[in-house]
Amino acid sequence: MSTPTGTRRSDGARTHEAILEASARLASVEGINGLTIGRLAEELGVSKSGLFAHFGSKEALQLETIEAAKEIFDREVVRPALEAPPGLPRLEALFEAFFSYLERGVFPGGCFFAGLLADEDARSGPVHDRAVHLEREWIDFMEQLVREARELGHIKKDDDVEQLTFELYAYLELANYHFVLFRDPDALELGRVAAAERLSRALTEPRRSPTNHR
Amino acid sequence: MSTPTGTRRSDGARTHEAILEASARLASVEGINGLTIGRLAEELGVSKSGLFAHFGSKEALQLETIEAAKEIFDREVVRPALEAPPGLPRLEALFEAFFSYLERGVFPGGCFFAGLLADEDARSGPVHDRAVHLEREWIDFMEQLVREARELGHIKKDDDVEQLTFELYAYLELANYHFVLFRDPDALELGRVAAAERLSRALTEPRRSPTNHR
DNA sequence: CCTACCGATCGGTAGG
DNA sequence: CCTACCGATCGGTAGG
Repeated sequence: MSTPTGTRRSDGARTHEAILEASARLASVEGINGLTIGRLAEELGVSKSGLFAHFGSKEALQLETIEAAKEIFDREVVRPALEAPPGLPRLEALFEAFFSYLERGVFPGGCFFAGLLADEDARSGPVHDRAVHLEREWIDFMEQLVREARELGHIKKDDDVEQLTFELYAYLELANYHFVLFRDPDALELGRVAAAERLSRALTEPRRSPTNHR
Repeated sequence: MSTPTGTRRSDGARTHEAILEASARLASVEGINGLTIGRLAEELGVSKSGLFAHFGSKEALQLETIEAAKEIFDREVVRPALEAPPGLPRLEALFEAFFSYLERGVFPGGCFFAGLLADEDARSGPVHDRAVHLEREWIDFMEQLVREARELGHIKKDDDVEQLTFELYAYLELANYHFVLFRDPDALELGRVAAAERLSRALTEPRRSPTNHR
């Protein structure tokens, strides 16, 4: 009946985290601004003020929700990619982890950060600023993987890293929006094919199945 | 002092339209759901109920705002493209009109429909349904231009039309989000280069400046 | 964590 | 088009 000493997180911390995961799921559908304390409290079956006491302000809830979503994204997309060997395999693992994360509906509203990008792009304030910072980090991360693939001789040096990364990222992003909007896995397939073909065009050596197009 | 007979639209109709244009601009920043009648009334310097009387419900305001935004988009992006000759020139004109529309800040929050896509993708109801329909129409329109370019022998037949269109559209979309988020025209340049290179790769004949990459 | 409440704002209505 | 108002919900507070 006593709390096991092996328990690292207190009940309070676990509750806090559970709230934030629910908040991130809700925000992926309603948007980080459509998120309200009342609606979240209702979803969790707690009182509004009880929930509010965890955060102190709506803005703090929004910012903490973003960090919780980042933890989930890292766990579901970034870390699986980092388990693959550097270079081309890691890049391919990143894309596959991303599409899998969409397919599995980790967030019911699709990629949390695609939603955040669109919700906050034209606004200003701390939430916008955080969105800018995280988007920059994500682009830098992808560019680093592309650069590694290039330095390992997996992909050619005549593609500009920033440009190639932009194009690959664009496929992920549009695949996400269309997958959610149309509720149709075909959108993911378009994204997968686009990324695979763009990468295959950048390879130094053609693959065992050396199709360039289609 | 009398109303000139040459005036096609009544004052009421012009007012209604002016309201909707302000609404579309506001919604491009706040989102179609972040849009409120009170905020819009304040912006226009009219009473909330006076404004409300024009629409009858918030949902009607949202739906009318979307149609008004479509008029603007058609005027700024679609019609300029249709003035170019069919095939490759028209496709290039469409992209340039789109980037120009972003650069000129026609909507202060970037492309109205990119925002609508992300705001409504995970929701349900009449506004979502309208967003689905318009997105489908826009994709079909771009696919038709690609198909024309192909039938006129401007681009190769070994690229799948749906796939090629998806890739081109993806560049426009990510360029928009990054242009607005980072407030940086470099994002537009990445989009322009991506689209130009992707198109040039699909050409049946290489161009006067036959660079494949960079 | 709760009940009970605050002023502000929401979408919407009545009456003119 | 306006003033004046409705109940519901917003973010947030007091007090326990």
